[in-house]
Amino acid sequence: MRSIDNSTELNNSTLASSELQDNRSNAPVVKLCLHSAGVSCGSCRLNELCLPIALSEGEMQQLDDIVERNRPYKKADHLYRQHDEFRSIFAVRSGSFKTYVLSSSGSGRVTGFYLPGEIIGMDGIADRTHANSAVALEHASICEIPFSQLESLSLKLPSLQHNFFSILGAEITKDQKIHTILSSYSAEQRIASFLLGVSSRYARVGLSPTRFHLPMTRGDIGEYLGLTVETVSRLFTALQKKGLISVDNREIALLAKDELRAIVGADEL
Amino acid sequence: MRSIDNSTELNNSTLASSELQDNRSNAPVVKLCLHSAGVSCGSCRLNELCLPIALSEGEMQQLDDIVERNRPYKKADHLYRQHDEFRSIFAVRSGSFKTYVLSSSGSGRVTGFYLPGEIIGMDGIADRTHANSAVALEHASICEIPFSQLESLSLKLPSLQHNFFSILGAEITKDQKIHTILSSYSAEQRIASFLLGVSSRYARVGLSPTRFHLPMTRGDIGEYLGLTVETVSRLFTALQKKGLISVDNREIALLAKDELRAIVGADEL
DNA sequence: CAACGATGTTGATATAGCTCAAAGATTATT
DNA sequence: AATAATCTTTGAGCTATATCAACATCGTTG
Repeated sequence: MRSIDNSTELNNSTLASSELQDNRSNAPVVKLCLHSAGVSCGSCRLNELCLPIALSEGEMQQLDDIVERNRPYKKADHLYRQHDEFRSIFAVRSGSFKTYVLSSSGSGRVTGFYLPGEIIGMDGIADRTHANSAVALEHASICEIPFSQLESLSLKLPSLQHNFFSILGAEITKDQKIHTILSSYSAEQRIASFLLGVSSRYARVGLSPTRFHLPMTRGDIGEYLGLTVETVSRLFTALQKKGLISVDNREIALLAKDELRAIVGADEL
Repeated sequence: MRSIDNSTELNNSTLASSELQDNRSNAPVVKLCLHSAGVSCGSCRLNELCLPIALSEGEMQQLDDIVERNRPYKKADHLYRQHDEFRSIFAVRSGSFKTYVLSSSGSGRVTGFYLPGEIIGMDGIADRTHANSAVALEHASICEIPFSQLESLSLKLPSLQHNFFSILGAEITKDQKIHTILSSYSAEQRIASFLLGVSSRYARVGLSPTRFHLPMTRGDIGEYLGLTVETVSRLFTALQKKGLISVDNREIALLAKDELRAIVGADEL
């Protein structure tokens, strides 16, 4: 059933920049190099979805000056670990990450997935220590924004302060929605809601909302949604049998979004 | 079993100011009146837990100037409703609130409880519309902080901006913790964790961490924790039978905090 | 103070999703 | 290319929690 196979490539070609491939090898913070390669907030395809929304040229330049564009991360590389000192927030440029906590009783629980154009690390703002670990699910690149510098700059640039407040607010709204999902949805509703959510997040960055690649395992999805791997797997096949989605391992096609929305109960995005 | 009966009074005497009782009756924004009665951030018992942490005299005065101290709310009064335009955030001065969403399929789900010294309304920051409704669980009073003025002032007062970032970050951390609880804890663990959480929140404002009054119904707790009323009720009596808590309707005493912590698994507050 | 609605408790039964188990498929490693 | 490791699927039975139902208590209101 080799029905879908574009999205990973799409991911790479659209979002990861080819220059990253070239630099993959080496140095910790290859800032100059990447700059000269034209990587800056001003030239970033995601700048309308990220911190710089509605910033002027000059403002964006100032933001640019504090952004560190680190080397790419490869699968399983950690961006930070639980209890690490909080220093920066990170904008996902390409690839994807998951955040998780390890319960003292062994098994971790996934607390979030982060796709291109999304911001990771806000779990450290309050007590200056990361409450989660963040790990790359595939090759990925990020922009690191040192928090203290972001704070200083936010005092000077009202639009930046406003944007950052909005981003924090959006994280809060998102987390509360998950609260509702976990406290009241059935397994089928959770899965349908999850797939629709991923779909619109891909759409946001210009990828197909109907055919995409899931960067995470069934186990990750299960932990995130409070279900077991088996239940996730069973529901994927059940939804496929109903003709609502098509599943080829991690390649997903949403064949009947409206029916998926009906499953979750209409008040979903 | 009339073992506990202080906390509601405590709540009122310690946190609600007697002047509020006098003013209860009337006018929408009795700002001057309350000011003259000595109610200001500078004189508030909660100022070390709220927005003004570590502000200088002068800074606190500026914050004070934008704060509106509205008339008290009585039980079941709404602070705002889902889809209302977002204009302000609110600091709970006394009493308590719950936030909830109403699923299109009838029954609402509680998304949060807010006790004195805590901030409500951050669910509206991102898209300028409240994602929840907020309703008083008992007589309560709040400080309203118009968001646009808070933003302007935050540009001038670095400590205020910093505090507000921290408060947003704390909300995010809190929501993610609930995510973990809902996705992996058993009913007993959820209840134990909830009780410990309420305990430390009361302790934060100087009330007893071991004997307190729950302002919400068992149903509210159930919705919040993803359990049914019956399960909540059964677990309260079960924990009581084990001797870990004592329950007299909404009056709770924590008799064995360590054992409660052991139930949730040690990595809890 | 009587009566009503809301809240809380307890029991009996049903079931959605978990657990355990085993095999197949995919990806990573040598 | 072969092997190991991880991930995914499917089945069968079990259990924690929901559901349904009945009753008890509390607080409010006429």
